[in-house]
Amino acid sequence: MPAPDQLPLDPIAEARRQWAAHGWEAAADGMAAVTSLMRAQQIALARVESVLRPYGVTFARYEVLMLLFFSRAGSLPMAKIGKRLQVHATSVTNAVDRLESADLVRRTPHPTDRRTTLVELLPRGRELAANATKELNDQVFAAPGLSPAHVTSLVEVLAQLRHEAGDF
Amino acid sequence: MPAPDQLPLDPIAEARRQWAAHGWEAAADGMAAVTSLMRAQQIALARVESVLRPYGVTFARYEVLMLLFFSRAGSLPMAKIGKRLQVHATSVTNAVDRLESADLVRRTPHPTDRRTTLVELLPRGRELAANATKELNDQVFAAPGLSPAHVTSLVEVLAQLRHEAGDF
DNA sequence: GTAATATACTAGGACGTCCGACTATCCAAT
DNA sequence: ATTGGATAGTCGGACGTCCTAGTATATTAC
Repeated sequence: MPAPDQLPLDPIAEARRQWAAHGWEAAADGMAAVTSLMRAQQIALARVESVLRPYGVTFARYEVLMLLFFSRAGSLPMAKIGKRLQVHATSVTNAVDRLESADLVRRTPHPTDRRTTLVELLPRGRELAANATKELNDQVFAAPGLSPAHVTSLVEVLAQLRHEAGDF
Repeated sequence: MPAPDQLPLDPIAEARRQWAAHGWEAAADGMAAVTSLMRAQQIALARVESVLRPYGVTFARYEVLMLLFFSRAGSLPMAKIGKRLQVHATSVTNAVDRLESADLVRRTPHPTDRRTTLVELLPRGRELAANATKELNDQVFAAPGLSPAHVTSLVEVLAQLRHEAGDF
């Protein structure tokens, strides 16, 4: 008669315990925070991507679409997209390449600055953005697996972290 | 006389505003939470990796080393590493390949189960783990850019999220 | 006006993650 | 005992991220 499967302990709480046991109490909470961030991001990303998969886009590309969706002119320079999304320029090149292949956006020359490439949202991209957002809102964002108070607290704490890091 | 550079707004607060403006209030906070998680993870990872870079390991490989460091026997099966770190088996294969190339660990056959490969921490790996941890503790974990109360609150909220997701 | 610097974008490569497919081995049910 | 299903590990591929380097164009300084 085998014992019932032992419930796995929280691996992060376990690591925190090890940190303390080795005399690293001063760093244990910080370690737990960083490790939790890594894991929580993986979980959230997986949820989002599973909703987006049928639309043929990833979260990175979806973010580009939404930025264009919200823009007055329906187009933005590559560089501005990178700054807003806070990713490297080459990541924008990558995302726009794939969006362009899927006929969701297209590249246009900037009228006055020939260094700049504008990314323009095409009708199919706009439609996809609207539909995917509806589904993301329903299935993920409106029910993120946390109480509303915890969601707010999370956003505030992370805003402070981002601010400390010079994000804004 | 040009105006001083406009301080960039928090891009996530800006997105949240757009969400509300489009009638998606019910999802705005969840969207902000998910997006904040993505960005905060990037920030934390970059900090950690910049400390680890001189040691020639990444955070993923460092996590494997620490798991072995804490283990009684100094060795663990590949599968157990994957479960504890909550990553795909192929990610473990990848990390162990590189750690093995650097002579920090080595693969050993399991004495009784021939399916299983044990990963054994070598002296160089143990030393690296100890040194890197000292530096990570000082430079990142003990000063994560948040007040102690916020760190604790962050860990608790993310623990709930992870628990909801079935992590433990 | 010309030279130095800054900005915009792309190419190629490294890395970690996941997934699907595949082999080897163990275990359990018949 | 054999067969069917679970488990362990690896391989190849897709994707996003970053970094370095390189080209083209603007802007600034002299």
